[in-house]
Amino acid sequence: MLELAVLGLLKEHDLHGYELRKRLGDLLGTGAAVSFGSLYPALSKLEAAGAIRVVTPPGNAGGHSATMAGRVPGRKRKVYGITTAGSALFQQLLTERRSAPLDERSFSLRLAFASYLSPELRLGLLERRRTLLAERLAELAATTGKPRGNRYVQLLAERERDSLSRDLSWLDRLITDERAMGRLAVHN
Amino acid sequence: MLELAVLGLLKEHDLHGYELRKRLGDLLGTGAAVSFGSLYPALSKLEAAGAIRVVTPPGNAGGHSATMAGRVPGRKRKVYGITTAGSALFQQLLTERRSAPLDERSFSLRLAFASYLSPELRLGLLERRRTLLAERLAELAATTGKPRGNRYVQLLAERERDSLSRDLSWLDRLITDERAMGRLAVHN
DNA sequence: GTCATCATGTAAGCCGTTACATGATTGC
DNA sequence: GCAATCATGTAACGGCTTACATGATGAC
Repeated sequence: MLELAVLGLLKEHDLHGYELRKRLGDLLGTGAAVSFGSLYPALSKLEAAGAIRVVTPPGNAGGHSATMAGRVPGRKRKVYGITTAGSALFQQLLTERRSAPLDERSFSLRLAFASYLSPELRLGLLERRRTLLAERLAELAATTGKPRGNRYVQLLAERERDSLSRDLSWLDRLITDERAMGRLAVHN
Repeated sequence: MLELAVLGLLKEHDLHGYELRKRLGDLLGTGAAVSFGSLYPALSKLEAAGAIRVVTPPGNAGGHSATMAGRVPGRKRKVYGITTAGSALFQQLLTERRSAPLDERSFSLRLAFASYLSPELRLGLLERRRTLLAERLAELAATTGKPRGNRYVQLLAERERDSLSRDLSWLDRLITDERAMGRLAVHN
């Protein structure tokens, strides 16, 4: 999870840990920032595995001149870049349907990087998620027959039903779009 | 989390582990069933703490005559019941605003047991959740200004925005209802 | 008699967290 | 000079999962 996210972000820019954390924050939905206690060890591990490497020397690699104006620290920050092996690992982690349970987090993360997937795999991702949600909705509908315990449990069940329906529609729209783009590509 | 859920379910019925797992499944949203590998140790721990106890002797305590018709196993199943100490622990865990981060799971679980809360605490729970979501939405809106990376990240951000707005409305409705019920109670 | 399901449990491990420790840089 | 923020890291622990091991019961 974390590794996939890190590799994905490093594919766009070279970044140091502290900055990576921020990006992870708004990539995985606001408020879901990972802690340094998991980020730094993960970076060490990826570096040891040869998936990323320190590219500190080149100076202010990921610089955003707006806020960090004249900043040329060069020494304490460890700016990481992705290696060829890292790109391969990224593809593997992204594709890997072994981690298919496709919970919300996992799905969102993969979709965020969907541009790195082939149209087929991308469509597959959306369809598997669709199937999962459809199953849940069916289960929920089955359970809804018998009146559940208290008022609040019922409210929660209703809310989940609505939420699932909406997500299904959303996915259907995305799937339609993907198919349309596929056809366009073929016709060009 | 798990302990709170177990205690809450045992407040309604005496249950054995296997059955508890099923109930947990549709309490925490379908598909989110906990594993036995975490459930049984949790039960042992709660028993050791005196929060629950085995009430096996009375026989088929939580029985559902429909499917389990003439079943009188009596021996291998360990049916648990909640103790007075357990009820106290339940209240403590449920109230405890220390675990306030109020993520989706935590909030849903607490709301499911909201009937065990005083009207004030119940309202507090809803309002804290509301505040959290409102903050996230504000953050998201701030970030949405600058055009984000790729198409899919944008789609995800849009979806989250919609989802947050809907949840906010839902919470607002619940909050209004709670207040209305509070006034009614006062007037009666 | 054998297979699916019910039922309980242990061991190892994953993936993250909080809390702690350290120190450089910048703004005032 | 001092506080806030930037920046990196370690240690301990939490809560859950998977995989493994065992065995009873009921259906066919």
